[in-house]
Amino acid sequence: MAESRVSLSRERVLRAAVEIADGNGIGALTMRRLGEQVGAEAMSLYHHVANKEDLLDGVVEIVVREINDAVDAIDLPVTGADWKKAARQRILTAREVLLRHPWAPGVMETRTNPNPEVLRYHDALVGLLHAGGFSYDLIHHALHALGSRALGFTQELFDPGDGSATPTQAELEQLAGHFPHLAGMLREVTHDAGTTLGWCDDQTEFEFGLDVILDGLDRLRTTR
Amino acid sequence: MAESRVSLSRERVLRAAVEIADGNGIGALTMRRLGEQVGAEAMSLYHHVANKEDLLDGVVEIVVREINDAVDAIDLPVTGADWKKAARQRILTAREVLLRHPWAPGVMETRTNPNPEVLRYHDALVGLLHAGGFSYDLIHHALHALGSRALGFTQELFDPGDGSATPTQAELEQLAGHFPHLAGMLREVTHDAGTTLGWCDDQTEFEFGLDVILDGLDRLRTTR
DNA sequence: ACCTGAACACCGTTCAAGT
DNA sequence: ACCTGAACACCGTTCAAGT
Repeated sequence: MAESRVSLSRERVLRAAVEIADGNGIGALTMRRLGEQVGAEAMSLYHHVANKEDLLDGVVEIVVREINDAVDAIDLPVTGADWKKAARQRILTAREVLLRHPWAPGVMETRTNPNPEVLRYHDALVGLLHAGGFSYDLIHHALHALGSRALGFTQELFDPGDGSATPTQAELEQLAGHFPHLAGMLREVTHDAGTTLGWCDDQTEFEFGLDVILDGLDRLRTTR
Repeated sequence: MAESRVSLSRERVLRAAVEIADGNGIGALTMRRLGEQVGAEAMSLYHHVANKEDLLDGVVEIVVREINDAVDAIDLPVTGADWKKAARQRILTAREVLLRHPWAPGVMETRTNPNPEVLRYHDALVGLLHAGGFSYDLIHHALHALGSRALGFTQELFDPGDGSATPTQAELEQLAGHFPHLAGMLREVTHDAGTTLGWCDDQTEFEFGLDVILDGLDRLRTTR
């Protein structure tokens, strides 16, 4: 749906790009398709965006601004031990926003330029950890340890079944021939989970990994 | 350098693709350029590879096979508490291999098909953890908590300076206006590190994050 | 069975020309 | 200043034709 009345602007171009990615996936985000979306020729976009790389930088900026807005709204004063609850809440809120833009993590990982909204997000997180009693040195390590988890996502490269899809007995036996340990794990874990719900819930696993790291950091906080 | 004597095979095509990516970056890996590398037309490649996606799957397979070979060579019997040392060694060995193929992590994250070599890697890791006293249920969570770290890499999306590049005083002051906490952290961390060496070493940070997770898992191992 | 040349349908991007 | 149409240099991929 082209909105041709309003004149173009960087902001309007970027928002249209996010709409396309949300609706049709990141693969649908081409300069020609984006021109169509804003009711202009593809070439007109270059007056508001340097090139496609710049477009993708801007698109990430829009999404992380949405995260920052959501996270700012829930903020509480932090002192001492409650740092963990506050950090956890921020990160899970970031994750909620990203679930509305499932293509965004993939794009974020291709960016190399520092993004002001990403900096803003981490700046607040550093402030929170410092108020919570962390040394700057430990905070620096903590940011690396969290990595993309700080912003609410992890890129899974090992997807043993789709979570919802419980493997059949036949599939398990075929797997067991080549990968006995994996098959053993799957047999037990899928059995415990029952068959109605998926045996592998992304949200649960994200929170598990996050808590392992946050607990570990909390322990280091009090010992160094 | 085209080697036109030997006839084409999937293996030879994939190895040539890895060579191109190693030498000129993943951006240089096009079907036409790959054809050139093996001394054939681009279209001949389609007899050995279904399409570019399949090519990339195969390229990842080659790299992870290299990891598996390196990891198999160093393996030790594992019982009880020494699981951590063994897992750590495997993962850091995987990382060493990936440092020779810096483009590989980015490609791995775009793959959606299960890769037999990735399965083999995780199968051995599951076996190691199980021998170390982990329940299959905890192992399943552990794999998710580790994510790509299990294979020796993390995708950093927050690169506050290049590690080697210590920010200047002027840069710090400009940053402080918008991001006071980040600037405070940088000021202290870069000062402590001195100016000769980089203040932010990828290997050190990788090991820090890895140890936080492994230590956390070890604690859970003994309590559930 | 394996390889090829020409062609097709897409990209991002340039450039000179319009208003 | 902003926008456009035509064109360029690339992609991955198809297809009919060669051996």
